[in-house]
Amino acid sequence: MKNRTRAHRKPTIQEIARIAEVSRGTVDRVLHERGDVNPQVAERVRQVASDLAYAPNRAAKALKYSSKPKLVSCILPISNREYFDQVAIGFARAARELSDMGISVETERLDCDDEGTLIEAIRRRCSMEEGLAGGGDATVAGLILTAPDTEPVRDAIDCVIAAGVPVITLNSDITECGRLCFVGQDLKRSGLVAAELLSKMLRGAGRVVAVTGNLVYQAHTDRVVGFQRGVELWGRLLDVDVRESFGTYEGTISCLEAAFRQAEEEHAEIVGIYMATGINEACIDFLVERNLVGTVRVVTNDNTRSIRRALEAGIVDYTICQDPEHQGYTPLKLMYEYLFHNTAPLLEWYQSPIKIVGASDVVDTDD
Amino acid sequence: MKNRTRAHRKPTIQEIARIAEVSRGTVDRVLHERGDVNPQVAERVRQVASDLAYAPNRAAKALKYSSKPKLVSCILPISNREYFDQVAIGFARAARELSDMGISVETERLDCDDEGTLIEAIRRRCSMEEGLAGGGDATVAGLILTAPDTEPVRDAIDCVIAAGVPVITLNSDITECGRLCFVGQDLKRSGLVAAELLSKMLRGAGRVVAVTGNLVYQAHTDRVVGFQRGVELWGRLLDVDVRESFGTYEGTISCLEAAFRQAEEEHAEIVGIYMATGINEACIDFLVERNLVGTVRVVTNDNTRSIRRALEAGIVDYTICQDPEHQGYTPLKLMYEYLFHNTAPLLEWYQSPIKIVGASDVVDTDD
DNA sequence: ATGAAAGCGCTAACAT
DNA sequence: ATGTTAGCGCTTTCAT
Repeated sequence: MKNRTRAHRKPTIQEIARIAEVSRGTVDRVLHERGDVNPQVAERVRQVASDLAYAPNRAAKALKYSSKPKLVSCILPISNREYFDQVAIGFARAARELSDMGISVETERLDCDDEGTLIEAIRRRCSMEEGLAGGGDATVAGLILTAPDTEPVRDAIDCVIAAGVPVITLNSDITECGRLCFVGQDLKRSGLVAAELLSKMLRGAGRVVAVTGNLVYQAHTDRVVGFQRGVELWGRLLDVDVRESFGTYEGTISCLEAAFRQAEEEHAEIVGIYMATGINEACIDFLVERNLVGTVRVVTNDNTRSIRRALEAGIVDYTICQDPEHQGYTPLKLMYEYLFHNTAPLLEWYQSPIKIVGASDVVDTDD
Repeated sequence: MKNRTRAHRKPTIQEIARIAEVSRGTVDRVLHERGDVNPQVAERVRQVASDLAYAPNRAAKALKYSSKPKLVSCILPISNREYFDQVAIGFARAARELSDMGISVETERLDCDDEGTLIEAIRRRCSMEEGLAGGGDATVAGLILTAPDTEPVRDAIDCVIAAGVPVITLNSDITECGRLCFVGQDLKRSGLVAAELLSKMLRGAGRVVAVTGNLVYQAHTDRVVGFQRGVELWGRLLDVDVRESFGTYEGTISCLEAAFRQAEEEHAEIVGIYMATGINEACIDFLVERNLVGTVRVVTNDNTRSIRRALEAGIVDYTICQDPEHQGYTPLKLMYEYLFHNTAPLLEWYQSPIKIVGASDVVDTDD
């Protein structure tokens, strides 16, 4: 049972030209729709190309572009450093694989929460007049970014896209704009996974606290929605107490305090905590100070150094990660395929894998 | 905070030639150590190349080779179909990404348990005389395979390597031979993960059955060793009963029967099952027939259709997967880097990710 | 021992 | 509207 890819040579432009009885130049014009060609001839060429299942040779194309590579720009937030550094690593890995392939890459880290700065950076990319006091800034061929999904940002993105520059969003999506695709996690499923873990660890009855950031943000509620659905499926005996941390250390502490206070009043027992969006460190400190380690099952998100320590110490049972490297690597690869092979991403949404990490991942196997 | 890769152009052979005041041909001869060049000139050229941090242009190299690509051969077992089909998909994806990059790929599925067939296939690859009744069989430049770690196989591999053909093993390693590297799972850690899952689901006391294939094979015991270590760490109250299935359906059924019989005799309660190496279907059937679903926590390996059904039905709690696609994709990429960029793999062992899959993965999120 | 040149497939500027 | 050609960087053959 043998299987060989490309048993014989791939067709070239030269071959198409020979069969269609035109010159390579004409074939090129047809395939790139650069006009100035007789419609009938064009049709014939297209026919031959599709008959031969022509696909351009990637190495040749890359070589041709190597003197003036297409620039892909990537904007990442300066916040959440530990996480986005990992994204940048994946991005760099893809860039390395694509070096010499006709692409060049720039990464910019900026305060994406400051809409002004962000929009200015985005705008610059669609209105780069060649002649202007150019500090050597080449025009951008593709844009990859993480940005909040607000009206002004959407507008700025649409302006870039209108200028013919494709955009891929990562980690958090920007809806209702013409982006090519989104690379990020399925937050609802992430919540579902957390619920399954907690439910199966707990089984019996009890109360579970789900800490989220801010319920007005869709992104923050998604995990909780998934979590609640998961508890229905696998932990019917549990009741869920949803609390908002507002993204601060103090907010996290005080919402946990409030949850435990209320549970005491209601003679309910808190047996689990799900940190959907919040400051994990705060939760860890809280558990240690209150001497709750071991009596409360804890599931968090992300994979930071402090989480890994908490896993090792048995404070946290599992943490659900979203493979930041994949979120950097994939968009650049997709952008390349789009820019050079004219293949739009197959999916609108590339789900980054949901990885369950437990203490097993932070322990040595041999001793 | 801007960061641009390769702000200015990369040096070319032409540039080295100009600076070292020789011709491109000479530079090429030096860099490829093809002899026939004055030692002093050679030294000068090497100096210039390293000064400029020269690295060949991948696109140009690929283009040059596109007419006579290097053939990479991949041998996969015909057994374990569902799994190795996935491996083949990863392999094909890498092959697609590398199409036109000077590489061509052939995949062969054969009965790797039949040592004769396997060794014959391996041997063919090192002794392919050009002049012979060649049915078009080109000589192989690299070999990727999964094979049992036995003496005759090792010898055959060593013969291929001696002929100058690099070898990468996947899924199961072949030790003590000159293979470039191994791509596969850390079986001990896989067992550790299983133990953590079961321990944290169970907590209390009870007996856990660990079903393995055959204790005489190192590969089969590794998971069990990791599992036992994990139970020590997270499930001190559990006791482990290790059983051999000998890789058959009947063997699996009968070892489970024996385990339950013995438990009854000893008035112990079996609360969990770990299917380390065995026929998952047998275990599922056993649980259903004995009406044990829900009372016994079950962790398996791999991600087959029947396992997914069992997850959905709540028969199996978690299954531990080893990302077969990654095991196909990675070796070919590494082989390419080795053959074309002269970069040997950084690691001797590329660990395929250990993915924990639960019911959350087989459930719809929106409804 | 070294240099010169052809050619891989594609693009784009130039020529007709 | 169509054809011709130079050139991207590398390898390899041929000529010196």
